[in-house]
Amino acid sequence: MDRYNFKLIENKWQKIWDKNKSFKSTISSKKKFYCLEMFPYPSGKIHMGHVRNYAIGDVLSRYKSLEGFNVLHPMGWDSFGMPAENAAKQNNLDPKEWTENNIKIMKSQLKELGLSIDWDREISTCSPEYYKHQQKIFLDLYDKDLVYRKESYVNWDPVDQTVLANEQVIDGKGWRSGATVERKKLNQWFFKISKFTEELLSNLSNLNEWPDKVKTMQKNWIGKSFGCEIDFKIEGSKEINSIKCYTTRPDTLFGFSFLALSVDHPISKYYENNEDFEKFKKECSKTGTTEESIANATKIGFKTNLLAVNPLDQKNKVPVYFANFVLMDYGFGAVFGCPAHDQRDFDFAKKYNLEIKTVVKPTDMEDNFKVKIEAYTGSGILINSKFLNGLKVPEDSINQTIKVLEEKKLGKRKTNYRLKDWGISRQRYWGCPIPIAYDENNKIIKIPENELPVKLPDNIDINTNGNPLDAQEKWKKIIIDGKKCVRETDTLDTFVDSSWYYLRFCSAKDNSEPFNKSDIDYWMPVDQYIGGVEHAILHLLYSRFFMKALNLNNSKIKFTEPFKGLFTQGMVCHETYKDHDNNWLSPDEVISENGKDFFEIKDRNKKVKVGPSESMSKSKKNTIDPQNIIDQYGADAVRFFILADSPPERDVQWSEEGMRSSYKFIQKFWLLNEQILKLDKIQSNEQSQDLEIFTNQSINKINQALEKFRYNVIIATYHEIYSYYKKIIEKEKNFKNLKKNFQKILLVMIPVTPHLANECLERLNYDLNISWPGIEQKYLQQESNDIVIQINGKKRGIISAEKNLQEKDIIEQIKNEKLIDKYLNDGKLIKTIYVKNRLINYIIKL
RNA sequence: GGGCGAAUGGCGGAACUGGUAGACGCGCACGACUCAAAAUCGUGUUUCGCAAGAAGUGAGAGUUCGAUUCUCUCUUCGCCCA
Repeated sequence: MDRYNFKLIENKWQKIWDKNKSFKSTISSKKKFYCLEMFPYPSGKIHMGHVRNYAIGDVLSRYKSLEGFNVLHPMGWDSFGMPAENAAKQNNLDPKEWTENNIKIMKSQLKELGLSIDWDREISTCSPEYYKHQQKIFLDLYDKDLVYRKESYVNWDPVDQTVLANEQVIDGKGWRSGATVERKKLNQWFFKISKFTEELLSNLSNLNEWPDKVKTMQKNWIGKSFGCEIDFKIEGSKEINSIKCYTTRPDTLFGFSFLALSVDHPISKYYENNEDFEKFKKECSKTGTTEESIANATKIGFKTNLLAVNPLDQKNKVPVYFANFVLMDYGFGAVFGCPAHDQRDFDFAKKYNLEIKTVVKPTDMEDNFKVKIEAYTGSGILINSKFLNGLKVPEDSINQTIKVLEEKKLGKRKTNYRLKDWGISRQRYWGCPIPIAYDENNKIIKIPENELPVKLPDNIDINTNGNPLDAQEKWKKIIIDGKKCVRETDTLDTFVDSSWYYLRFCSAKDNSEPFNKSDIDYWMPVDQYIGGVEHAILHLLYSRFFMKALNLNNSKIKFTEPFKGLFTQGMVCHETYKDHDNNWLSPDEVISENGKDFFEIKDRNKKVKVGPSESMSKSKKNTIDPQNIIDQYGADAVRFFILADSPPERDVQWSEEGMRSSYKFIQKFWLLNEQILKLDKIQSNEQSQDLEIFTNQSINKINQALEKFRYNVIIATYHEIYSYYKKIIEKEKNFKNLKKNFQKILLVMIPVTPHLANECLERLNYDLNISWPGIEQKYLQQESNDIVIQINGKKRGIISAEKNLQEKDIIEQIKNEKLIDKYLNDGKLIKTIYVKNRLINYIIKL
């Protein structure tokens, strides 16, 4: 018999879907389902992570569509960004050509996977067709006072010559270049994300279909804290009377032993001529601006001649320092130091020999408790704090202290957030131009709407230092209202591109506006968003911000949360290999005969060191190219395998054996279909009740697994189905209801293996609608059950009993079969516990 | 240091709201076909034990007639934040 020729058949169905526009979505009266996977960056070829992400989304889309929903399942390209610019630099190419070429390759690869995508809605963020709308949105937000420009310190990557967001700084180094990050002052554009902080936080509780993990991460990121701002009187200077501080621990005020200021604090201007201070300031600039780098940096300070007065104890006057661990953008750039109860303050005090006054003791310690080796930050009781002594920390102490400070007009209660405004300026070429210019007085001028889009200049020299757009003198010049102006040369952070693309998909071809009301009224919000957990904070938070920003003063938009459901899938992992010189080896450079010892293929005497399985990455060379796998095994087999081995939210191990077994399954299943086709030609009137029960229960299992993203369980059920039908075939017995039931099975296989399932259905000359099969409830209830017999909770036997029997009937049956006599002989029966249709438990006292 | 999560055979993993632990797959073993091998098919596969049986879901306690599932303590690993 012929083998299943996946190449021919997959190609055949892909052409049919293309030609019929099978996945084209238009607004209708049907209920909609918007399924969106995070769109890819066009880096060259698809990788296994994409395969997994899009396989998961495709299963859902196809399932929902068969269920009768009007499904929107679009795809696009997150096509601005540094890799294109870097690749262009290295190979002397045009970023646009490089990007477009990659898109072409990756699009054909995605099509080869047989994804049910509406390609008519394809978008690419680097195309002016997309970014012209983004520029409109930018100006719209500018008009709403949600965009502003300010001079601020940024993380500066000296190698990439660009500004980095905090999260792009890892261990004080640039995420891409690895260079040590510096601090630099620049004029930057910002989105006023802080305007929605409270909403972003409180709305999290409405997102019922989001993983708690992601919600917790966002909550921590927003970092709401309750505290107090306090005015400290300053002595020793004519100009400076007081300094304002923010603190979450006002209750430790009696442990006050120094005041620390950011080097950027306004009063630093009085030290500008001080050489030592300038030196110190320079030293500080070596520390990055992330909380992490500050925590890890050695604490250093610059002592001023000022003294700060403790507002609760006028006699307590302490030195004022500039210190490298205080940032201007937290609080007011000033913190009061309480070494005994804050580790950073403790380190600082130790270094400069400052007093360490214990004011909190653990509940179980004596009143003479003293902090010695490290700060005590736990709960307890206030001590050495005069009228505050005895208060419970932190429940009563903080509130009580704030109350006292407020009464004495020395401070006031304040809520603080960790979340800062979003810096969106990038000194890069390959990004969306900011539609702004400056006149001769450096005044901000909006680019008029009829001048949009501000297109990136073509064919430029990209090998300049810093921002290539800066060197485009001709492009920079523009005349607005007869006035000579100069264009903004910063481009937008690519996170801006991805913050609203889900809206654009709804109106992908609308030339006049970013999205239109009737489209988003129907399609939005996204019902299921699927992607990697690495975007848990930034991309998802920024998208949520965008929705709220667009919604502000805009009656056109009826909702403020873009993603109703969120699913974060795990990564694809593979073992890592190294040769004896510790160079990484890729899986196709190594071979193993017994599965334990690995050798280099080019020299089989050389043993290979096998490392732990880690997420696939080019740097570790442990990647498997999906293209090779598709060529060798076909799209259905790859989809099947990538879903088979682990639940989608967990990491999955790539396994060659597993992949082959999936391929075998496709082949076996095809043969099964052929045999059923043959059998179907034999006339028969014999019905099989068991077949109905099995089929209905299997579909029921699959339904439940689909709703909960337990896609690995679906695959297991497919295997069970195969074995069951295989046994029927072996008996060469046709049942009248065989074909009807098998067709239902094929329908529920469409989401995972669409080519195979459609081909089998066609071969069987199907007589059902292509839609999700219903379940006949009567087959889900069996007539008899296995009832477990327990003695004192331990399983001792099992009987088959009629459904829904009463306890006394079960006991009668057990008695007749003398199943527990020997246990009863050894002890006294106290009582029985009966769980209908499940078990009976005899409690016996020995 | 803080937060969250996880831990089940040789491996990946099943187990509905507490009710037959180990579905399904991989691997392995044996068998069939074959001169032989590959492929394919069949049988078996938690551990100890010849067996009857006993033990068993990271460790220890607790709640319960009954715990992989609930509570507490601990260990290890992962992720996020610091």
